[in-house]
Amino acid sequence: MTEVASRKQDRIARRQVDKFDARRTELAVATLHTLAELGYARTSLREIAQNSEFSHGVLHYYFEDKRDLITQAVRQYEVVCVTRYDEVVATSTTAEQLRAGFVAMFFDTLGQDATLHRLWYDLRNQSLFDESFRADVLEIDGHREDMVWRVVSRYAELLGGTPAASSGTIYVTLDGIFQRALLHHFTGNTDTVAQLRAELPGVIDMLVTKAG
Amino acid sequence: MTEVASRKQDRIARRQVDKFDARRTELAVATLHTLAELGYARTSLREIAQNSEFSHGVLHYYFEDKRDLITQAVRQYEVVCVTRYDEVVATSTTAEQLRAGFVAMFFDTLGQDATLHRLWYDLRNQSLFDESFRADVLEIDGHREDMVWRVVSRYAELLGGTPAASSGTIYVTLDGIFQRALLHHFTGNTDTVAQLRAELPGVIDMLVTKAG
DNA sequence: GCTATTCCTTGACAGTCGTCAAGTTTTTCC
DNA sequence: GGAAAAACTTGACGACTGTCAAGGAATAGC
Repeated sequence: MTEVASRKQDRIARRQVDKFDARRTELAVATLHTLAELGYARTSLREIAQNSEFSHGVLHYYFEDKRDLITQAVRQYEVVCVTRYDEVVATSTTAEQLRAGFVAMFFDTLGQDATLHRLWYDLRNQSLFDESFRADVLEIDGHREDMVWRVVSRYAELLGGTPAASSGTIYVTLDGIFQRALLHHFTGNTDTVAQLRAELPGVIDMLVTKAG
Repeated sequence: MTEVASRKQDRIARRQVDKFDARRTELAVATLHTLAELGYARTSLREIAQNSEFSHGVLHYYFEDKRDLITQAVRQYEVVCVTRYDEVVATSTTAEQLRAGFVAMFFDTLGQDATLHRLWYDLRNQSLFDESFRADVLEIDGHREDMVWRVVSRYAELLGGTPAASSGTIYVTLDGIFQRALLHHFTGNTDTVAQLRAELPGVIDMLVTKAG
């Protein structure tokens, strides 16, 4: 094979792979939205296909099996969700501004992406029963923890203090508040959500030790 | 009908009802253990029946449908799990003793009843997708919050201080730590669990304001 | 424009699910 | 002990599941 022919074939192969991967992520996104709507327990391949523009058979052309498909969907979730607060951190110049921006974003995404968030918790729990999800879940959970840590440590820095607990403790606290707010959000208990919002700044302050 | 005959019939009816309810709870307990083993998504009525001494048809004799059965199983969970720390609270005479007793019990039940706990989180999440679970979940969650509050408020009292956050915030913090410990417990990451255990006393102290 | 490859649809498979009716076994009552 | 009621088993139903093979439609390469 000539060098030119070889290069051409590589280019073709690469384009095909790109196309293949593009369709894979497209279907993974459709899967993600179906899962977010129905939950892991009730999501079937035919339902996923109906939320895409393809038929159900195509899923086995692009994915090995259901587990493979859902795993890819979970990884899609990560892409969307793990840099959410970085802009607030980057643009805030005062502690008060950062805290307010975080709280606003926190409850914004709670309402905006509620179904996606409940899916995350669903899958994280699923990993307690199904080992094959665990590695991905732990990785995403770690990234979420890092994301929260970037906010709180920066807040402490702006305040001239230090975080009052470990990264893990701070993460589970804020994540716990988010979970609870999500539950009451779906219940339609808007005043409870509002109360959690009002309390959040105080909780953040509890999590950092001010300079003195 | 004579008064005697009436009373007799009442007694019979009551005995029958008691027997009926006894079998119902017996089957609900079997359901609970099956759910704890397989998770909500993978639990079928036939599997539940196989974990009891009856055939699958009997479930429709005692329960209206699957939802009714699982609801009863969830209520069984509550009976088991919501007074766990009360003895520690009652018998502790010093803050240090209470805190140590709580931490010990916390990680005891984490290992002992791990499958039951993962089921609780599974069902709580399920209620984000299925409205019919939500009322029971909220009730149980409230009782768990109360249980934690009894511990922390008593701890603050023994310490001569006051809780540093609302009942809800304190609950989600400790519950979040529990969830995370559970995840790492099932992953077999024993050193992470040990680290969470080592940090827990400090977190509890963070949640109360000492007298000064 | 023809061929070969890729992409996608259709329909079927074996299995499982919740539900329920019919029938059998056990218990209750006189 | 025999009749009535309760408790339980069995087997079947329609619907749904993940998977996959066969074939049609679209595209790429010459």
